[in-house]
Amino acid sequence: MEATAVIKALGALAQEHRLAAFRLLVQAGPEGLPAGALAEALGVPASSMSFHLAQLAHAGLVLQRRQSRSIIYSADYGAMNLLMGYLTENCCGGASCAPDAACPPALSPAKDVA
Amino acid sequence: MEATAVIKALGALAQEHRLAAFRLLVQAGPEGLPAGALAEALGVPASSMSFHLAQLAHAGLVLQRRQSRSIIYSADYGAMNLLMGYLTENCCGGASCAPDAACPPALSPAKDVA
DNA sequence: TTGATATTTCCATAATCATCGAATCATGGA
DNA sequence: TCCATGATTCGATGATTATGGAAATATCAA
Repeated sequence: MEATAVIKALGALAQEHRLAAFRLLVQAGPEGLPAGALAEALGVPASSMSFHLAQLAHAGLVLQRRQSRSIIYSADYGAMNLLMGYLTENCCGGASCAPDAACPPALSPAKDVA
Repeated sequence: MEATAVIKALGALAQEHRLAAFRLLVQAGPEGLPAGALAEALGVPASSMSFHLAQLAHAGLVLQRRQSRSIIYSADYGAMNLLMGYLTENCCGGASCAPDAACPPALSPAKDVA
């Protein structure tokens, strides 16, 4: 995952309604939730919710599929995985920031990079 | 770590120069780097760099200390740890997003580190 | 075709963010 | 004290982002 994509993903999550929506989608699992349900759950007008979901989709964090009249959004776990990988590698000095810092040998402060 | 702090941290990292600066600071280790060195490394005017460093500091991601005429910035690994913990717990459906899901089962602690 | 439902697109507005030169502040040495 | 250095604050400007009502688009059912 390159820096540009990471910035887009971080920016997508750095907003109250979008972070909340994404959390709901993660909880909902692969089944996902329709846009309307998210809008209602968050108390946000439909047009605003649509705007935010578009941001998340454009950042590649969510997937969308139509099911009858609804459009179902679901979290893209793979993308989140890549994001976490980037952060762990580039923003955590190797592996020390993972919630379970007990597993990898922890390479101490990195020393070479771009 | 609560949602508001997470949003602030994500927003702080969601910008080209700030993400680059934070990466450099992570690489630099606890010693950190002076503001001027970061500005030069990134090819950004001092006043702009100062603006971005203030954002990172306000988000709690970096620490600053004065050393003679220089102000040394360093990554706050604890804060990054908390952020990663939040994302793992709330945005990864449990622990499946960790880059190395192969090691331990990931207990999901990371509740008080700072 | 008509009507109801689910969402998105369009648009205007308000708010926040990024940029960078100039001015200012803090520190240390002569 | 005076000057040079390293950094921040100020202020103006342009760009991006968030908001939400109204209109448009899709889908389905009668």
